[in-house]
Amino acid sequence: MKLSQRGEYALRALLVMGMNHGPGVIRIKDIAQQQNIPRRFLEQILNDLKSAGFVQSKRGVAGGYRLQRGPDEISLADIIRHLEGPLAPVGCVSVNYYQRCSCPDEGKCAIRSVMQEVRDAIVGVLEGVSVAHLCNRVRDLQGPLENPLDYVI
Amino acid sequence: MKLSQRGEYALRALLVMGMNHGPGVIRIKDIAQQQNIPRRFLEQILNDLKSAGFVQSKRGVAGGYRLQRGPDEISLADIIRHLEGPLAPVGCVSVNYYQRCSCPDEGKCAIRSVMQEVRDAIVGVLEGVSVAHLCNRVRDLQGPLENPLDYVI
DNA sequence: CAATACTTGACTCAAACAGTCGGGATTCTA
DNA sequence: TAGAATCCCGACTGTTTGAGTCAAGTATTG
Repeated sequence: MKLSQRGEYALRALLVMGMNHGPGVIRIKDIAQQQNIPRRFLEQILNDLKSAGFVQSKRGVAGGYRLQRGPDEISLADIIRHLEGPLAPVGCVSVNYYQRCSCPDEGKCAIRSVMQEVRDAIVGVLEGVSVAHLCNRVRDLQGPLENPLDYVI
Repeated sequence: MKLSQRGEYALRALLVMGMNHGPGVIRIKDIAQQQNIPRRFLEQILNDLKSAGFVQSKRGVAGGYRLQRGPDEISLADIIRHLEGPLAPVGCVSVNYYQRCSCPDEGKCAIRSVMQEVRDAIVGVLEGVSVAHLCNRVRDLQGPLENPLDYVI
């Protein structure tokens, strides 16, 4: 699994929304400025996250984005799977994006068996971390601040 | 970490050499045929593995390749690092290919701390598996065969 | 209505991937 | 010592992916 720039931006944006989770929305512009993400590019990304059901949007003057589900209901595994495709290093051990490889018998392929372990290791970490967990880590790492927007992500 | 076609071919080739490890060499052509790898492409790959010190070659009529070190001295982590670059999902948690990212304080970055765990999980598996281990897995998975060349990889 | 924000689709530019190819250098064997 | 087998090396090509950019459109609010 390799996290692209796009993927990193997405995580950062979701984390900002997680830290400010509530009934209100946050503008793209603010996220972009705070996180130093090209605005146009971020638009594209959030749009994608929207059609995938991770966030919802409100148009018009007081518009913006917010998480669709609660921060504790979104795992990093889900997010990254959507953004980057398979978490597994090779298609033939991917559960969600399985692709048969050329070896004659997958059950007897030693390379595959190692890659299986790698996949399980990656998934093990990423399934266990939600956006809410991430937010907690931010707070743990940075101590409590007055303004939630001051959290560095 | 994502394994490219090139990387998979390399692992398969090394595994063939591991299974047939001894004083003699194996021809590119044989590996290519047995493993269904485009010969010219494999040449390129083995050349690369040679200059990286994983294999050695012999030219001329009875020429070919063999592992330079013992199969137990080559870990998958080393091989993949050479072929694919960082094992870590992001540069800022890579030990061997570290690259600073744009966040203001790495020590306080929650995303980074998760990616750190992912990296450790991946490296943990891959550092622990050598070519020799892979060979043992092949034998375990397939039972003992008469002709070592019959092992499916 | 005007200003503000999100929406959509197309577009560019560079790098990475997966090979392919031609010819050169060595080594063995007859 | 010629010739066949084998590795060696650099250049080339076509496709895909990544990272943005841009223009014009639609909805919302004051």
